[in-house]
Amino acid sequence: MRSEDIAKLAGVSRSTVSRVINNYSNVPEKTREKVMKIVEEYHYEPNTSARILAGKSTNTIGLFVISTTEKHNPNRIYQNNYFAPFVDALVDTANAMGYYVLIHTIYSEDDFIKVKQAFQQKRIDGGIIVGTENNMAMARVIADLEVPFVLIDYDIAELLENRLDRNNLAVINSKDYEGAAKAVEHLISLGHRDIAFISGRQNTYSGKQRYQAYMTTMQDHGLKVIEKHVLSGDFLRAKAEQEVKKMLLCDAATWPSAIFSANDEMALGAMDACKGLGVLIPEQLSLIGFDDIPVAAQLNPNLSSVSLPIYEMSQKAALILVEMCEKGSASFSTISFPTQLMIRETTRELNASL
Amino acid sequence: MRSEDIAKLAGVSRSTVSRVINNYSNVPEKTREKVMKIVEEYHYEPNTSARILAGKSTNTIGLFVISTTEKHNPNRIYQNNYFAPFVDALVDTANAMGYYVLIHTIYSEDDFIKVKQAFQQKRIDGGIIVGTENNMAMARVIADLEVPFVLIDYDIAELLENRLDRNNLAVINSKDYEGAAKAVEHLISLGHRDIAFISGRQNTYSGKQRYQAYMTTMQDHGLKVIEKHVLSGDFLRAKAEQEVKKMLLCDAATWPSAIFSANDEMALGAMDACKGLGVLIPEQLSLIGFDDIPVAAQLNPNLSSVSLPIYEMSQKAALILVEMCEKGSASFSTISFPTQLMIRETTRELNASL
DNA sequence: TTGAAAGCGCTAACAC
DNA sequence: GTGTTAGCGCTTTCAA
Repeated sequence: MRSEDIAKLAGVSRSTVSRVINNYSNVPEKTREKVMKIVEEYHYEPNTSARILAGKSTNTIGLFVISTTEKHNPNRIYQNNYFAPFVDALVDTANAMGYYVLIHTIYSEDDFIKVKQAFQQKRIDGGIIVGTENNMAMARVIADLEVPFVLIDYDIAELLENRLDRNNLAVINSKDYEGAAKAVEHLISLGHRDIAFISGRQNTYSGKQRYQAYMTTMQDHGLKVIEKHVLSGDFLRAKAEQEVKKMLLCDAATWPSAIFSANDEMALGAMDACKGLGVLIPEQLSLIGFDDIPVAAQLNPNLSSVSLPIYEMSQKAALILVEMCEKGSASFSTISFPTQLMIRETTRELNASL
Repeated sequence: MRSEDIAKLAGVSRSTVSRVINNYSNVPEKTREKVMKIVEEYHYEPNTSARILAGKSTNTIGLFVISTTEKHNPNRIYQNNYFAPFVDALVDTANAMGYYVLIHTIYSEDDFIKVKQAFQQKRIDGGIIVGTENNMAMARVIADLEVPFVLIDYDIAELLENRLDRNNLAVINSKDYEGAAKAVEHLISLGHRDIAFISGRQNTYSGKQRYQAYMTTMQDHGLKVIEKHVLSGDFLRAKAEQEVKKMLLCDAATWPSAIFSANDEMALGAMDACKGLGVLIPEQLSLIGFDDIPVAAQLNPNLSSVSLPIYEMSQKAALILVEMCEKGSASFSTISFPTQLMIRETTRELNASL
């Protein structure tokens, strides 16, 4: 069924059918009804390719999940607790606005060409980049495309430095610095002074922010950061377990009284290490993570953490993107979502009576 | 940059460019190189819409997530432990074969038209349905489309009954019956005779299979199913907690010695109920779930469960679908993946000395 | 208010 | 081997 068939059946021309389909104002109600009746009767659906070729938009947005380090990880990005709710809200919000979502995973710099291709092939109107790297080279490629794009978890300052505050670009972040500072301050308020830190990957924006927040907050409160208590992690469980174990194998007198882990995954690793060595949480060691993954509230003891409004962030990403696609609102914008401290059972007052 | 521009620069015609792009055999190596040089130099990408309009396939598959009951659930499908790894493997596998994935959520029967539209609008070559309902009406609509489609977790017998074993259709299941039987038999082998069951939604294939497996296995072993010990659940945590609590509020002498829960989510609810009433697992009550969600192995005590090869199922779905799209291999096929019993800490021998 | 006709960029049958 | 040309189905100027 083509528009021409509909036209014939309705006794009008293809142009009129097109006008009706596209809700043009200059077609009388009577003609519109006549055409719509046939359209509905035959369940006519215009051919998307033909429409796009004739200059219409695709009504499709691309979601590109950058995951250059995780291809061979057991801890795949789709299974991680950031991506699942993210895609949920994104697809939902986009669908509700009449948009389709094209999803693609990027595992290497070479794969990155897929983003460009999706545009050049006219498959999508705009795109969203969510991933773990704060990669300025990629951002530049995106910016040079000069199409609507939303960047998630990118360093705004660095973007500005590189003059990438281009139109059609939006950045959506969470306030990781603030969240991490709250976590450290929570520990300090409980009387902890020797607080260890398990860092995340430093090539990510959130990894850096959480690290800096830890360092600065400690300093601001006049607390000494003990070099051996700053453990180098990679956001994954296994390495964190090793590092914590190594630290706890030293003389117990040198142990920190609390650990702030840059994410929950690594906090689980810390718990593994403690369990293995018979160290009690929170009796001997307080522990707080970041991300507030669903497991956090289900563990025994429940893990204290900092939660991120991922769902809202993703929803906002879809909204902003569609707006940019439709209105061509050509301004650079950024938005940073607040975090929330979730105090549970793994953090307690230093030397609390048992 | 259009094919015509490339043609001019390379000193050939548009047809030749097209032949090179589409890897036709009847173009000499020399010409091919000449054209490719220009193509690469200018990063030329053919316009997808034009190609599709001219009769090429879209190289895109649709993933439709049916979720008619879960729109307002806190336990959204994208966050559930079935969907996340499913989309992971699917996108990965499809991308690796050069396919894009268009994703759409269907929240109601009305939304279902989106599946049809995606095809009629020529957005996708084939589709995959994953969801929670074993809905024959939907299956019929799909079958009538006569395009490549993969159905996940559908009742093959019912499909056959309805003569929906059409070409271009494939069904991918897990052996839920077998898995559930293994779970019940495991409890029986531990000496349990009064085994309670928390059922899942009966409008799902897996819900039904797990229920039937429980009933039949009990019967096969000459064990009596006590009506009050067959709890009616909905696959969600809250209701399961209520039901288990209600059961445990009766005289302790009437308690079952073990519970088989149709999924882990509800097993968590059962654990909540026990915790609330001070009932010890596994000392007083053995418990086994289904799905082997990641949390299962992280709880204290670790939850025994039955694991499903979701990743492999999804991978297979992508492979079969692409094969159907490309080869037009027009046969009805089904494949059922085996399950695996994961014995952990929540199941123990009846009256084991403590 | 409506229709005719010229594209949009590509593929493929046909002719050379 | 390679070029010419006629579509694919739609939108949108332009004219009437």
